[in-house]
Amino acid sequence: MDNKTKILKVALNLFSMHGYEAVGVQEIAVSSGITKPTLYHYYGNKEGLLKAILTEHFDKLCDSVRNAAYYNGDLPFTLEKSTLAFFHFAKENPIFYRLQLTLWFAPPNSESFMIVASFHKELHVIIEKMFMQAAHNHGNMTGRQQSYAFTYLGMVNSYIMLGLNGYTELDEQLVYTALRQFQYGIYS
Amino acid sequence: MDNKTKILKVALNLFSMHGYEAVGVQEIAVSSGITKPTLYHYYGNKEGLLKAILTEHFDKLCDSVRNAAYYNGDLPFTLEKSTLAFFHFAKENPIFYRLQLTLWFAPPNSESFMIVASFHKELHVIIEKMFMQAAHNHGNMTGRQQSYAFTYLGMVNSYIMLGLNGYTELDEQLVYTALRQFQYGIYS
DNA sequence: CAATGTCTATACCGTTCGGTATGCTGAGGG
DNA sequence: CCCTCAGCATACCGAACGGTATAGACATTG
Repeated sequence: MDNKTKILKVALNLFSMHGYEAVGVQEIAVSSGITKPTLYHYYGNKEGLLKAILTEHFDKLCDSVRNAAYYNGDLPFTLEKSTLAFFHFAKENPIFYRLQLTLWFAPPNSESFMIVASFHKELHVIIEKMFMQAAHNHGNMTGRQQSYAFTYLGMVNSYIMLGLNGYTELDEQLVYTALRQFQYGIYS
Repeated sequence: MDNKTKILKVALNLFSMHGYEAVGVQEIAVSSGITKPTLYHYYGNKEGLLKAILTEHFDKLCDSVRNAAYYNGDLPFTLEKSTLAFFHFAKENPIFYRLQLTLWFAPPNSESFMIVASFHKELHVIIEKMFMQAAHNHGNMTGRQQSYAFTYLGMVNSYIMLGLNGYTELDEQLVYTALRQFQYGIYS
């Protein structure tokens, strides 16, 4: 593995375990078996390193969810697909997803939160659009896309956290359970 | 206000906004209008300062939830009371609750997470005990207290986050909505 | 009045932080 | 064969980090 990707991989692990602010550039360099100038050669600064990690993984996650969340007139089916997309991605990239979750709840004025904000925004918009299109068929949902997107993402992330901590399995069974709960809240 | 409580208040605000690791002791001292030795005189070190903040607020939260979550044979009623206790506390202490949420999702090996772990454990046990006692009346719940405690707390915290960000009102109406959702998932 | 103990400021400690100036190395192209 | 340029290390920067030694101010107590 070349140094560039090695750095990325080591940084992801350290950020995920200890948090972005708590990990020093020096520590990343030593753990990667390189020196600081090498790191700065590839990524410019610490912020650039985090951005590179986020870009790499969020691109995949967003593509996957965007595909799954394309509304075809059947809301339960669309939700099922997108939830499955989330679960699948989280299972494939548990370390990154853990980092992503900590950043989701990071303090609003922290450096890391401000870096990740645009990525989260993109994800949020995808889900919001889905609910907005679905509102055509479900009149009582109109104007509540933002709330629905928030509660949906909150629920999905809660379950993923549960799964990452080993308290449940992120399988299709769980998708049904979660969605039955969520949709009960929507329709009623 | 004396210096001791002034420091506590300022530190809570800064930690909540920027995160524990990102705030320096110096910054807290200057913002409090005192100097570092004063801070170290009262709290020993930075960790002691966070512990003092957590102890003060968690004592109130745990007492309140412990009272509300005392199971009297009626699970929906008990859940309603304890959820209301959470919402009420979060509304009274929004800044602290924001800090508490970021620590809840903090990286598992971060300093701040390890400090807050015992406090979270206490809260978790309270909820777990409630489900354990309720399991006597609901046979199908036996052995799942831990999962229920996790999903319940996850749901409550998701809604509180929503409330803190201004997307909903943490009132009794929301308690009903949230619990209808949650219990639908439990009983079925 | 003397003594004590709490509270607080000046000034400083060693370490680590994010970031960089400089120059060596080695492969590819003219 | 030399030049170039990406890749990378040595050595260093000022600033900020968490933490402390020392001592003055002040009220309380004997």
